[in-house]
Amino acid sequence: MPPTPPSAACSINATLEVIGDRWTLLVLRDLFRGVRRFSELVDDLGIAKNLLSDRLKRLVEEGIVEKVPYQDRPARFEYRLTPKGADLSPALIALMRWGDEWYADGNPPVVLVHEACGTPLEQHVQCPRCCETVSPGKVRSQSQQQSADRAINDPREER
Amino acid sequence: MPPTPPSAACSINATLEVIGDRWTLLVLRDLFRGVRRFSELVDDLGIAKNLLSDRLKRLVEEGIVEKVPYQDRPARFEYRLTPKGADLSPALIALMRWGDEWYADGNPPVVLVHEACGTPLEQHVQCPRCCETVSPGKVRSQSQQQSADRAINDPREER
DNA sequence: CGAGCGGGTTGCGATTTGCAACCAACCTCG
DNA sequence: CGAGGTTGGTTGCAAATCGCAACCCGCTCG
Repeated sequence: MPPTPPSAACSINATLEVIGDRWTLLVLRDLFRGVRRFSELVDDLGIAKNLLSDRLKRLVEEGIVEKVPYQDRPARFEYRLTPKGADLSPALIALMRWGDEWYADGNPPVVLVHEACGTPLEQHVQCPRCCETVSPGKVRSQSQQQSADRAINDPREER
Repeated sequence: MPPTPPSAACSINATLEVIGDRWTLLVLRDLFRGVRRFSELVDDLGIAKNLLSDRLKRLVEEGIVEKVPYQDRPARFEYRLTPKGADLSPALIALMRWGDEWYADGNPPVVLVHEACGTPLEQHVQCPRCCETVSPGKVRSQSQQQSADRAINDPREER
């Protein structure tokens, strides 16, 4: 751990402390997709078993994933997202959409659709008061402790 | 690089390939907050200068960040998000909200508000056809290549 | 009984970090 | 003019982390 990084008072930092590495995020993605067993994860991700073991252990400790037995004799387990883990879906969806937008040439490899009607989904930031979608340029970050308010996207360079 | 990880055909993978490490995400967070200069980033993040140098170089190569001179004599630069970089904001917002939800005891350290009215923002997944917010359990992931469709949150264990 | 499978742990060399030291332009002050 | 400061890096090296292969354990199947 760094010896107290200055801007640690941010939830992004707290979040990345927990899930902020390559493999952890990919493990979570696979758990979302329904891949649940140790060996399935190893096969699908190509991750080394010791690393997967570490990551899962950490995720279980953090309450993001739970290890549930699906048979005994021999005792076998699968890993499932807890509500806390499932609550990461917006973040994963956002990362995926960004990749679709900028790295999928042509059609994205996987799209998320509304189960009821099959329509590809969108993700928006909304103001519950104004009931409208807010573009990134209209978002401000507001510190609760110190008052270091700044527009999240400084519009000086907007064309 | 792993020798072709099996489930690479996913935009999350592509995304993480580019920005999927602890420091890169934190650098981006700071750029969103308006921290733009090399030394500011070093001070704020507590990152080693060589690492910051590498990360910025990679981000510039990827077209996520651009290095713009803000004075010459002495030539000084600042790093700004390109549209591609700014498009990552939903992902960062989602990560931040998760941290707020699960790791901020009491009040979150930083909240995002609508510039026009100061109301804290929310983020939703929406179906453009049904015009309604879609909960994670109602989202399906649909592969474009192979047909390995599965509900993103398998509801078998839902209580 | 021995092979095989799921689910790991252990060991070890290779890579990546983090830190400190150094460097090079340029500016400012005495 | 020269000493020292600031910005924006690069270099070197010890320490942590990763990836791979090997091994282990409980259990089942032939």
